[in-house]
Amino acid sequence: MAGSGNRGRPRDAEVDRRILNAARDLLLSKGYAALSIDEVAERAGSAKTTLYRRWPTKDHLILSVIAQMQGDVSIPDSGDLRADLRYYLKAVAGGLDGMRKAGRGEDADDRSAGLVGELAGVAARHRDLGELVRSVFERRNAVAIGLLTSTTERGALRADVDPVVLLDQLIGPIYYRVLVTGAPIDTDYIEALIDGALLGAEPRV
Amino acid sequence: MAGSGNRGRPRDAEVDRRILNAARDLLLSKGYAALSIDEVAERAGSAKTTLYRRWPTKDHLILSVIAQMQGDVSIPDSGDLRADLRYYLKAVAGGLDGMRKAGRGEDADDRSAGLVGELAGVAARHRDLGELVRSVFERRNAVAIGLLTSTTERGALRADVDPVVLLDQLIGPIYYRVLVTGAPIDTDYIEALIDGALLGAEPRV
DNA sequence: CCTATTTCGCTACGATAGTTTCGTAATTGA
DNA sequence: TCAATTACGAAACTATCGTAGCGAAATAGG
Repeated sequence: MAGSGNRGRPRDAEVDRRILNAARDLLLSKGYAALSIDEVAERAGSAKTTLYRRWPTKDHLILSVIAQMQGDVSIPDSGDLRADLRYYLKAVAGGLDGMRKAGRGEDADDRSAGLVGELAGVAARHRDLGELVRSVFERRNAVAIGLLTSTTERGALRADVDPVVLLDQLIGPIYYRVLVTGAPIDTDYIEALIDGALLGAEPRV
Repeated sequence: MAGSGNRGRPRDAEVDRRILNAARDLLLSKGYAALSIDEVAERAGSAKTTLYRRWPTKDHLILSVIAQMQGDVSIPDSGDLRADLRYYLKAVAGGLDGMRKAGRGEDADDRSAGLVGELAGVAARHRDLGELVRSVFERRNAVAIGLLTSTTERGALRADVDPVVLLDQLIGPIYYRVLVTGAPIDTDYIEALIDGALLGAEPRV
């Protein structure tokens, strides 16, 4: 009703793109703390004002970038649960590892939590951003949980095993290593995780 | 050799105590981001310089406080693995939950990662602090791994199960919930974690 | 074509907070 | 007592987030 909401000069979508790209580049090369809004604006060739018209705070901008980086991980449903999980966990680990390596120039293989850790900090500071982070990861995991549930219904997993807990025991250790211990996450580790989680979950023959 | 290291005006140990106490109080009531060095100094009745002579940066001070808060978790070795694990996991979860509730005034039961998340951020920003955080948690877990190893040697756990992976699947989900999903961690959950991890790890009868 | 409306870039500003400089006080060894 | 050395406190410095005020540009509607 009333006022047409679309009057005046429209926003330039190209500007959004430039800002997000600039922020992403700086985020990957310097990390969160060392990234300044001024620098982002300069690199994007726009004014800080333009930036603040879109995102209310630095944290919001950064989270926007990260959400874009994380994207969606599709998960196959081939019937081979182990293979599907292997694929999914590798995708998750790969995404986190990319963020772990970012944020500190060339020393890529250190054990720093890098961006992931800073993201945890961001989420801890703003309630709304924490919600957003959670929604991203929950949406992602929902697919995996669906897979586990249907596998259970097929009888390939014991009915008394909670799919949520099962997935936690697959995903949790990956985040734990990235965020806390810094231990490496390789193919063998993922295999061991799957074994450990499924051995007790599969019906005894 | 040479210069006696103890010349000049000695540091006032009382000042250290006052600073740490002030920082702890503020940290618990306002969280990391909202805590300012000025405020810490004022509350401690000292100058900021005095503070910076002891800790090179705000992050270092904060981590010092947190390390002091975390303390050590002793783990019993009663022979009943499940009971011992239950005790240990509850202690870990309790410690994290205390930190999760801290740092945001009265709204204690939200799903924010609170201090734990900020701790992850701190560890991500400074290489040396990351090392320190890791050493704290590794020292802690070493006892638990020892327990699992001796249990394996006793034959109560299958020999082909890696104690490190097993512990990751017990501890990881707890950190994951605190830091990422914000899901609650109650007694039932801990029980489910233990079941999920041990069911496949115990020898088939 | 004209006006209202909104965005854009620019410059400057206020505010907050981490970090450093500098002069002074306390302490030890000779 | 004197010199060297270290700790201390006050104030200054600096960086950065976020805002405000401007004129110009772009668009929709009449």
